[in-house]
Amino acid sequence: MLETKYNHKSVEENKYEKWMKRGYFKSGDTNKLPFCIVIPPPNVTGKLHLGHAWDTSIQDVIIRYKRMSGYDTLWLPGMDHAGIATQAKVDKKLKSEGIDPRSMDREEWLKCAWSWKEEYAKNIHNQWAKMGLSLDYDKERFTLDEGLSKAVREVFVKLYNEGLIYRGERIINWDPEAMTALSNEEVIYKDVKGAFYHIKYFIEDSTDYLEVATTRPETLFGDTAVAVNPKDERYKHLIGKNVILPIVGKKIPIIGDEHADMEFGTGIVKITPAHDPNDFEVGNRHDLERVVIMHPNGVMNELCGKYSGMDRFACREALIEDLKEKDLLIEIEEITHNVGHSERTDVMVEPYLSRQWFVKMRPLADRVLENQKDKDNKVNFVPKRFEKIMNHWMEITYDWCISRQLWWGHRIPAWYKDDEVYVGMEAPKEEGWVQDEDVLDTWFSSALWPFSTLGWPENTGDLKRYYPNDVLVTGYDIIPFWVNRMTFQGLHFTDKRPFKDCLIHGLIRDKQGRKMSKSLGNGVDPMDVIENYGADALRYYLTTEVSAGMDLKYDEDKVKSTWNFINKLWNASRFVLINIEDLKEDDYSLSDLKQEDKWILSKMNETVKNVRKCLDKYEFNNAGSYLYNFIWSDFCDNYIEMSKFTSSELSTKSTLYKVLLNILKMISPFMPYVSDEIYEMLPFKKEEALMISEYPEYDEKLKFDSKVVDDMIEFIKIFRTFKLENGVGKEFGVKYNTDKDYSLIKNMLKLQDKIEIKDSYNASYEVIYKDYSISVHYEKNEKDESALILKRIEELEASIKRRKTLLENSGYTSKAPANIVNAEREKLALEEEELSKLKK
RNA sequence: GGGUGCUUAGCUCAGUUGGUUAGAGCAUCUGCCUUACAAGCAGAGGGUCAUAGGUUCGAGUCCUAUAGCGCCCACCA
Repeated sequence: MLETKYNHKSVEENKYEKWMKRGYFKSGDTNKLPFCIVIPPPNVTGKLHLGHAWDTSIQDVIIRYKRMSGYDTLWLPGMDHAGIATQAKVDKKLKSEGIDPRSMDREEWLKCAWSWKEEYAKNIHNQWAKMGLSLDYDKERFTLDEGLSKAVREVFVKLYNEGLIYRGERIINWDPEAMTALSNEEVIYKDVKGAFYHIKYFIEDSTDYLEVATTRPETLFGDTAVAVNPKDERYKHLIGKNVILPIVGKKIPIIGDEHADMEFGTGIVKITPAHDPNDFEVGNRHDLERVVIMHPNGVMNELCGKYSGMDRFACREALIEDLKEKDLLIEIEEITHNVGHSERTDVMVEPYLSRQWFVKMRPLADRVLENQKDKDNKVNFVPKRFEKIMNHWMEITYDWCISRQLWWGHRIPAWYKDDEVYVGMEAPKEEGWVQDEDVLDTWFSSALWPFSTLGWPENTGDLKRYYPNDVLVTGYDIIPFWVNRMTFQGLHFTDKRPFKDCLIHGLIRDKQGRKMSKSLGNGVDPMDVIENYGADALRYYLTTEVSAGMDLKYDEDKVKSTWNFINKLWNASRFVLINIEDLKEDDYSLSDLKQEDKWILSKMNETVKNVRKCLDKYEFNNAGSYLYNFIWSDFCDNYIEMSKFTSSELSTKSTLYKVLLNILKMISPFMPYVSDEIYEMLPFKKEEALMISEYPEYDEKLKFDSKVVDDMIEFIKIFRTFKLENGVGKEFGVKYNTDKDYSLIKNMLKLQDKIEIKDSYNASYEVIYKDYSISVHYEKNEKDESALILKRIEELEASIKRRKTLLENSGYTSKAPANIVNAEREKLALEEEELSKLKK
């Protein structure tokens, strides 16, 4: 028999291994319709956090629900090599061991990275197991495995041949710490304190100067012009003349270009084509030289005179001092401005001229925009509003810088020999070709995840069967990095959307609403939560706490109350199991039912319908409240209490069995462990295991008219309130005022059949609800009972007046739906009846 | 600057296509150890649904504007 308290540890122990061994997570039953989700592959950089726990819990609920609804479900696991993030971690580890990672041989370093990957993959597997995720490990993939690498090369080569991948010199976002290029998405803009340095640029052969304001004075070594707006009356006569570059002493031209905003600052801009994207464009228009003045690590190069060898920020300070000394500095205007930082290393990104590989985005993005107009083939975002985020990105997107100066990743399949470039699946046969040293952006391979994991470019059985995926579940913060890119790559390479639905959830925050982060130290380890409350509690809490797309403020008290809910279910199950211990399968029958049996079965049937409806719409929070209310209020508070009086009857036992069974099934996707544990203790079962049993369906045969029981429950509630509020003690007398069947009410209220009315009872009150009425006679010392009746009469009169006014409104009666008007009339009639009884 | 979300009970959140007396959990108060559960049971109190207009017989829900908080994107010499 079950323990009196739910013990999550003993319940969850060993179950996962059992399920795995029995192969319940495996896909491939071709007699069923396929349903597929690919997991957003976690980075092999560390432990899974609460956000992962949330994301995967949602997916597991969906997968388990679909599995129980008769689908051949494939939930494909996998992990991401996470290029820059992992490389940074591996480097850090090597440095802590006193090894300089850059002094290592590439192959040697990669060995370390792979052993790192193995270690962290193992951690992640353990965490997935603790969470109870029903992943099909036979299909597990890794972004750097052989098949996926082949898919990556295939995509690169095809896009190259189609002219959609090119190599070129552009200003890119450079991370001087990781010493690699970044895409725009990997740059986080943050407000930082900085300054506008107003510097004198003397006009050639003149004592006049132009006041140039810049936030990055150290880039002046790369200045090749100064621009003014050609319409600017203040300066347009100077166009064509030269200025003397301060410190350097070099002559550079004054040019006219629209880029100079007359309204902004002094209206004069220094032009540094190799270190600013806008200046690069200006440089192109005016055929200016591009002067790179920094090494890849952010140190000034040999073109910077005495400043060469200084870090970019040290150079800034030294330069400002020198400018001051030479009276070339007009002022330092302190400002707060938005500066790009590397997502991974958090250092200030340097706009930097460099030769990189790019994906030409316009045609690919246009295809997505076109496809989203096609109702039957678009990616359906849930909630809908997130589609706008993708569409907007597609509208404004620019070319994607995909090469990274890293070792950990897919090596770019391009080879060079003198000025020739070869792009192909394999290295050219002849001698002398050297492969590109760089690797691809980690998102380049993740973009292919929905189909590369299923065997693409081969037209495999899995690809035919499980693609497009049915739903993708991820946070809104990942839309630009991943969802968008999967969508254009999917359309381009498979002519299909990668997934039909895209379910978006929010971010996990702490109780105060702050993002969880390492620096704040407010992170919560899901494994600790599981230790304290169990995976079922964590899963149910995470999936039912908020509606789709909303952020979630993690609150341990709520996990605790979820634990209480499970404990409630546990004890209700104990009660049922004790009572149906001797129920034989042959005696089980729902044919000879009492009114309360019919009532709970109807409630259950409605709950099945509502829960299914919610799950089909991904409204897990609503599904959760239907389940919670049904289990706690209808089943525990009412039906179980009622069943205590008829516990020996077969109809009661059968109903208890049926309801518990369906509760277990309905809650199983949310709480796979505890539901399985209880299911295994049923005296008989028709199915091998709960998690592969059939999810309940709405059953016409279980639809009964059970309003009578609803009325009785309402009456019981009113009666209890009356007693408590009016100090009716244990001693009181009652009279039943109609010939209705009061047995259930009497049982629930613990009333005797006949209760003597003693002379000492100086007060009486008639408790009325619909057809039920009982007059209570009791002893009361202080207050006069008439006050109570008067209060109720007042309430009724007010309500009746309101209803009458409403029903007299012809606009209402003619335009409101008939059922609503009728309900109003019925309520009015009831209240009038009660009022007349009370007035007697 | 463009977009978007939120504002509902002390706290955290629900609230389907508008339906008239707005729900839940936690917290609070009252009474109970009633043999499934005191991590429980039976009750109660608590909301002018951010503000101002509008549409409608009827608005938490739809429209317009405003405010506060947040996020995304763009710009930022």
